[in-house]
Amino acid sequence: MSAETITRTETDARTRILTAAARLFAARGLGGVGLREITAEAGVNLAAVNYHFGSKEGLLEALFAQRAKPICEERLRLLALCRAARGRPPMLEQVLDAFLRPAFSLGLEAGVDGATFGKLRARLSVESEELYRRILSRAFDDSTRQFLDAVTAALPDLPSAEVAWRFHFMLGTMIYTMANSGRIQSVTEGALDPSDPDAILARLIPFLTAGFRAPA
Amino acid sequence: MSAETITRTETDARTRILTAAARLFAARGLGGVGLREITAEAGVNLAAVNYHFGSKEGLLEALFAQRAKPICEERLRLLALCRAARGRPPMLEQVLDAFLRPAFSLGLEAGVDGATFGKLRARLSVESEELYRRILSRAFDDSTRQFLDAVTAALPDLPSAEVAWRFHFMLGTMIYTMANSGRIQSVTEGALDPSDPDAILARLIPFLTAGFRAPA
DNA sequence: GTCTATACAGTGATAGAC
DNA sequence: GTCTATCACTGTATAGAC
Repeated sequence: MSAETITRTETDARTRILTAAARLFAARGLGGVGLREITAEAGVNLAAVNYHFGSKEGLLEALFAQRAKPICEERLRLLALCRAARGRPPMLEQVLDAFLRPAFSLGLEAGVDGATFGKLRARLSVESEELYRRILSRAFDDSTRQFLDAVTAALPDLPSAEVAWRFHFMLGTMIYTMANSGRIQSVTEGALDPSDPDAILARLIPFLTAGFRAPA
Repeated sequence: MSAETITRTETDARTRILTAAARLFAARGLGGVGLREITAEAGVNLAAVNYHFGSKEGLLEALFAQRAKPICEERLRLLALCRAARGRPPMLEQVLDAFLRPAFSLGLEAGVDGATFGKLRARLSVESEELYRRILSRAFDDSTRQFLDAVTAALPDLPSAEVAWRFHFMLGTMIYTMANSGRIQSVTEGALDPSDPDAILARLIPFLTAGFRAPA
């Protein structure tokens, strides 16, 4: 009932709130930005957030669902390509690339670049509170589970529990790199610059494939 | 000027605040707990936190410095053992174990177990705000840099920039596992239980050593 | 239905009395 | 040193205008 009657010249309040929230959350974190600032930037009344999204966390959930969608779709598209052109390079490399590449390169529509969304995603990923787990699960579990299956299939000799552990370790490298906390720059005194997706993947894929193929 | 005159029968306010904050922060996160609850549990006045620690974040910094100390000390003790008994098992395995084991098993004094402190540490580790970076740097950089050097020495054929990247990836696996967000349980429907330090290390070390030894 | 103004209970921080 | 009182601010809820 909302798709028919729209012949808008400007974006509606809901979209403007989402855009402003994406920029501000990503830039300064969840706690670092208040609703008054978001609504001011979006040009709406303070109460509009609670009207449209129920709560600040409801807004976060909507934002996440929106941003995760293109990432998951691109993942599945690349996974289908893996299955079509199997063999060379080895399947494991192809599958890991299909999983990781969209996470590092996508998410940049509506004026918020992928890196800042990655930071937001990383923050949620280390949270154990039930609400945040649910948001991440809804957004990514389907896609993630398909890739866990694909990796398991690519490593037929490895016990599936072992594959799951290593997949978990891979998620850690991905999340921590997306977080781009600046910690590795601090330790290495600025030698690394984790911002170019291609450069990251060129380092990460060989590391991970070797780890996945380690003897159990 | 504070170490001389103490002949206390009870712990002082500062310590009681730290203990209460450690428990509550770890259990419910930074934003999830207010100063009024901390001070109530510690049996002190609300203003005592700002008097003793300057701010809520000052309290966090003090808490972190206190907890990080035994971890770093144990790390360096184990690193010294590596150098004494070199050769078997291979140096890389020894060094990684020395780095990771204290992070997973220690931190449990003063009534807060290591796992909950690990969660708190993980949350800070993906934060890019300057303040949190500083807290982590002060607490861990010295120790971390020594281990980066030790790993570099154990991999003489690998360019040092490559070692730094892989070290960064290792930090990701460590932080994400410490966070224990429950995400891998969600994807695998509960097959994994990342709580026993020995079990984690038995999975993690082979994965990481294979990754570190991958051809550049 | 959508939006606004306003009020409310909570937070961390702080000045100043004791 | 410690405490009280208060400040500016937060997210949320609601009554009512269009």
